[in-house]
Amino acid sequence: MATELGPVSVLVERGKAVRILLGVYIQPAEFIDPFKKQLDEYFNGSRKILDFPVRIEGSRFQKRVWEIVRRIPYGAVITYGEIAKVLNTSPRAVGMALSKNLLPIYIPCHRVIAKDGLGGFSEGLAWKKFLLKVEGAVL
DNA sequence: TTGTTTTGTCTAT
DNA sequence: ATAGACAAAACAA
Repeated sequence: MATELGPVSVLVERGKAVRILLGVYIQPAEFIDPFKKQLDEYFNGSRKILDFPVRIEGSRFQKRVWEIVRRIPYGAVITYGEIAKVLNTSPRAVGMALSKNLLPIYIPCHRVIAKDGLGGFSEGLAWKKFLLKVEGAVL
């Protein structure tokens, strides 16, 4: 599938998504099919929650951060500092964990922004803006 | 507004 | 063990 910012691909292992790539097309296309429909719906605004099997690997800290991010409602945003406060850690560490997220959109790290600004995004800030726009988030 | 300091985690020596 | 990087925040001036 493609967006205004380019193609989106899903890397799959044993039926589970292990990585979502923004702006990259991976062959063969049939690997994408089980996930294509949900992502298409997400991009046209008719789907708010991605629900397919995934395999997530990371340190205990990373998983705790990602778990919190998973619970951020569609269209809502919170700051790195707010997550840090919940986990009793630093905003810097939260950003570090998010930068290692291999499943953007499924783990909606685009909903985490800086106190005054957008913060960063692994696949480029244009994607972060695009995803927030799709969700109609108010900043 | 701008610099400077503080901060926790990860990666690579 | 240790040093440097990093998608941030708080503070001083």
